[in-house]
Amino acid sequence: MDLIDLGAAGAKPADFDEILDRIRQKFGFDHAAYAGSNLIAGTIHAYVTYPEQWKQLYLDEQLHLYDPTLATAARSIAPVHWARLEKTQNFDRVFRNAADFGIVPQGLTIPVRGPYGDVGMLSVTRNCKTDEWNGLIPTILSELQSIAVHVHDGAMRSHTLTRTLHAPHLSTREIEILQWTAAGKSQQDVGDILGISHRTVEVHLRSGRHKLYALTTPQAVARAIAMGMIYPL
Amino acid sequence: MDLIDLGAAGAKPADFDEILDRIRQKFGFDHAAYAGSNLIAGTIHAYVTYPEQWKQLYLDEQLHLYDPTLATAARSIAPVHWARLEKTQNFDRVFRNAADFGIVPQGLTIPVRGPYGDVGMLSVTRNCKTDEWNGLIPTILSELQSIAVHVHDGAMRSHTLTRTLHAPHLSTREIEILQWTAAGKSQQDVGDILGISHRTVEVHLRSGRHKLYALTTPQAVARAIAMGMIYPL
DNA sequence: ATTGATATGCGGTGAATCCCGTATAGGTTG
DNA sequence: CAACCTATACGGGATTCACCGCATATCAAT
Repeated sequence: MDLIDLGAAGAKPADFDEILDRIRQKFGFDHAAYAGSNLIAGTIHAYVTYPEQWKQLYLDEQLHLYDPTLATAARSIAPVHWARLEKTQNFDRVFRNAADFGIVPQGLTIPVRGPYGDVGMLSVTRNCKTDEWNGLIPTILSELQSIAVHVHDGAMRSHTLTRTLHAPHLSTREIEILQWTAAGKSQQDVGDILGISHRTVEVHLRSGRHKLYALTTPQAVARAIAMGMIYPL
Repeated sequence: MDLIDLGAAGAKPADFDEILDRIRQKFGFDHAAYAGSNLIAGTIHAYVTYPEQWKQLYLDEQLHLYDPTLATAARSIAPVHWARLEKTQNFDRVFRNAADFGIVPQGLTIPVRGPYGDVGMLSVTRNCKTDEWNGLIPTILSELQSIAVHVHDGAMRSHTLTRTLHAPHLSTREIEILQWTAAGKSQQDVGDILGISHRTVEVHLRSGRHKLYALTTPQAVARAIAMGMIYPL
């Protein structure tokens, strides 16, 4: 089984378009799309194989705000089968427009989430008989899930690599104390846990704030999470 | 390809133990483990096929705080191959203890994240020749990825079925104030910016902490970032 | 029409945090 | 070997935060 290697450093937008096209050709989909949000970089990025006119209409009408495939996947852990979407007004609004381009409500959206609130969604669709679709999906779902993870990983890496190079260095004590702070412990609590004075805890927090160019401890926690030094608990 | 259906409503802990055992037997792993955190319910749950004595030692020594497989996967989108873990003091601490139980640093941890800051990690390990391990993993990685998603989905459902599932709803004011707080502003600063008293700012912060089940403001900031409500600045 | 919940606003007080200092030990560099 | 830097440790006092109250307005349910 030939997995598409997407984790390579330095992947560019052209690469993503190529990756999606290869997904489309390999599995026989009409279209494939990847939409991702990067909170750290403050960007939303999308790569699609849809026709240019549909893309334009989608943007002009801001259909991403109503797209039930994205909204439902945003609240799901598992892949979302479009057949299970509720037939709401938003559903009609998006798919009535899409029908003009031969895009049918038969598809799949796979959400993937990163550690800093970033989300990527890989969508695929194909206009074919229901039996054929239902026969195809179970045989490739696992591979699509894996591909979705790697597409998102690649998209995030292409943004965060340059930021990581400038990450300030925090000592193990500073990181440890920031981690406990992010977990809801007071300075006294942290002192008790680590067997040091709460004063000492304060010194390390101050030092951490300084290194992260943060004015306050909550800001230091926010930045440490963004830089992958600690994680939310 | 026989996918294990884990999304069935009402899965119980015994079911998870059985699921992990089936994963172990199907793929020939020595052990399989699933550790998940549910920020909304404020719980951490784990199901493992490890020997009882190792489980006890792991808990007694609180090794989950030092486990590099969890820490690294917590910061990753893609699956984490244990071979790539840094040989730190924490690494030695965990795997030196684990060696007494025949558990080797040859494994894989797959992180899966849900829409409300919840994270699940599926770990598998096997004590065999490196060549054998490296030959096995690529052939089943996609399927494991899919299984991890479904295990986590099932774990979350088993909690949300008993509790009302909803992302904590924060008011626009609460989110706005948390955002400014994460940006390094003091309560007085935020009050000045929004034209309200710093007391009022404190009330919204307290309300936000309550809704996010956070003990402190830094913890609320951390969770709000994890849930995609605000972002680091 | 009443009740309850939520959103938004504010004050007094004590605890916690932060800023200003202090110290020793170990490692690196000239 | 001395100087400098980093890591790690602590105290006093001022400021900020958090907890305990209070209030009005709006909306939804009964």
